[in-house]
Amino acid sequence: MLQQLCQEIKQAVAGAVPQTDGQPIPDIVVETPPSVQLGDLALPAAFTLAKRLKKAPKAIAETLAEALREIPWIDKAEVAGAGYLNLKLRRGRWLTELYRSILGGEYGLFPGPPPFPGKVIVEHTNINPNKAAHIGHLRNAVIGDSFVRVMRFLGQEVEVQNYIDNTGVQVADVVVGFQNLSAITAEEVLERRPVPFDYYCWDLYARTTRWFEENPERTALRQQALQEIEHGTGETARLAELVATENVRAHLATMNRLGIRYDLLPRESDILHLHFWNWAFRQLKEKEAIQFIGQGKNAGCWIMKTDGSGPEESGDEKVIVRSNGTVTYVGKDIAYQLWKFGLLGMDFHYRPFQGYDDGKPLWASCSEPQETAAAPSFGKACRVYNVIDQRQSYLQEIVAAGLRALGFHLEADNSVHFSYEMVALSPRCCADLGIELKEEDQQRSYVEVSGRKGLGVKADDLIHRLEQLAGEEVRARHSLSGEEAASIAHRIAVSALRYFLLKYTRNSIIAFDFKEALSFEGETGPYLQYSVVRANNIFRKLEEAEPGALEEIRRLDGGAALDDWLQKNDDIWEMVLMASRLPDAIRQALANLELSIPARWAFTLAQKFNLFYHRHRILSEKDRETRLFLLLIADLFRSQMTKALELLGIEVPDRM
RNA sequence: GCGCCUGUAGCUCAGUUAGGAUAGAGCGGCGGUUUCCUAAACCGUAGGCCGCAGGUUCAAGUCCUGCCAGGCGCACCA
Repeated sequence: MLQQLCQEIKQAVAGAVPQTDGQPIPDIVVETPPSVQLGDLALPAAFTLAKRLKKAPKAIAETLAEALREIPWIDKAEVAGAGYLNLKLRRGRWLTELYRSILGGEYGLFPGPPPFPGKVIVEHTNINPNKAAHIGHLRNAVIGDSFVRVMRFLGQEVEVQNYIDNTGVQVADVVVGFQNLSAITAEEVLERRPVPFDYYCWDLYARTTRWFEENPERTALRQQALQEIEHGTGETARLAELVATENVRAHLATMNRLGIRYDLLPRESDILHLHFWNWAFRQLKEKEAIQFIGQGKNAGCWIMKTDGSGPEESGDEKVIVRSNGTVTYVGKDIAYQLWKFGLLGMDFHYRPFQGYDDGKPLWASCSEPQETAAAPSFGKACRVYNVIDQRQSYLQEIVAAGLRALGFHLEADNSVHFSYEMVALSPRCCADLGIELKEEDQQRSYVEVSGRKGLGVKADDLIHRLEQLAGEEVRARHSLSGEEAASIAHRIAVSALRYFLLKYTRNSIIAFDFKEALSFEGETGPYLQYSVVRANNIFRKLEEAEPGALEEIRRLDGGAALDDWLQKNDDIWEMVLMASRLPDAIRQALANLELSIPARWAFTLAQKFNLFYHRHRILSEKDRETRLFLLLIADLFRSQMTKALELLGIEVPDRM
């Protein structure tokens, strides 16, 4: 709604400004005045135009005000200060329109075409399948999943991929660990379950890393394992397949606890076995995007220039094919990226990997044609978002440069690195975990998580602690069956965790701290949930006492009385206006790849509701009309907030 | 050395993309509010050379330049 109105405002301003020199009108900025008493929207446009029109800002603002009063949404247009133009909306009309839109399932969003004219692929999670997921992986997955929800809300077709690097060094290390260090076999771990499989691998990976460090010659075993894994046959390859698949299953279960799901698991082994790289390699050679180096430090390699220098000069260069003929990670990534856009000239085979409890299947790539049900069409996207942490920007740039070198400029532009900063551990968190820090690390404000060192907070452990803590709080407040209490505790835990990971802007490093992450008060997910639970409580009581009352509210036509009432209650109007901004928060989230925008918007709205709730005794309100209006506001709030929370992956429990 | 990011209240962070009115929030501190649709909440209060110095502008936390401090990246690892 607001976006629509801003369009109208801009048109009106453009129409009111005399076209003296034929130059385009500068962008009209619409902002929020410092206080609602001044107005609902503010335009500093007169300042910008003053110089061009050679007139005083105040006079220009007066002219603009005249034109803007013609817009039906606008009640008043007033000039304030040195030349601000403050707009006041027709409050009753705005509220009625928003409420109608919410009840119609549009939440103030004007229906329009999806942001992009085809399918969008979002790739996220991508955890090396050799150990349990940790807190850093959760940030990736939660950001990725919320982004998918936001895009789908805007009508975008989205395919969610979780890339499985099942033939890499990390899996090889755990395989070497099972073959040389583990007291029991992988099968025995799965049968006896001394600890979950991914937990066992977590420790084994750290042990293996230390074992390599004790005697670097042992890394020859890693090389040997890698070759056997890539080849895909024999006992080592079989063990690698088992390790990777079981870890993937563990990751999927962890993510499913948080409401995070995928459409497809593309596996690196299939990229190798189906020779994706050969197709990409041929194209890269044909179009001279890569060059063979005869001498120098990269002698015998195929490299890609990253600084535009010619083949003879030695500038910045990235090795794509090693002198032993094997392809690097970036090379494989270029092939994979080409496939995502349908540019590779070949496709995977597919098999159902598992089903979700809503009946939707999760597919995995495979190397052989399958006789099972036909898979949907994967890949062939018009735009691709790779959710990968900031440290990999350089490699993502190379992948895009690769597409460009092949002449796929449009696809390169549509290859988006959705980058974010890492989650690190605060020194206090390390102390909580019993991790001893080196002296140099104690001075720092955070310590990097390291799967290799086994240094980190495991995702399942954290979720478990959150559920325990939430369960205690729930049982202290209500007497409920164990099942019901657990279900509520679970929703609260997910909410606390997801909100904690979303509220920071993406290029802020999160120094993970148990005290903050386990908090349910203040700017937290449970605070947001609680605001909706309160609103829902009102309607539960209302329905008990007066069945059918809600329908009456939803049929209500407030008319002039509603407008008068809103004019007298600035604080309530402010909340309505804020509630109408959901679509704007969502659009900004997409434009800036910033989920903290809707997260913070929701928090601000919840604050306004809690204040409203505190000030007004809604059900005991004596005046019948006022009571109806208050109920209408509460209904509007809870609908909008529930939707916003859904987009952040947060469910509202029945009670808290 | 080159590239990118960060520096705002005691702590953790918004606000910088798109300059605009009195720089906000949470936590922590201090002082208050429950015969409830109400405490996972609400109110009040203290707390700020917005890293430093120049510049542009009617207007700078926001843009430009330089400096200081911290982080990340620049593998024939992924």
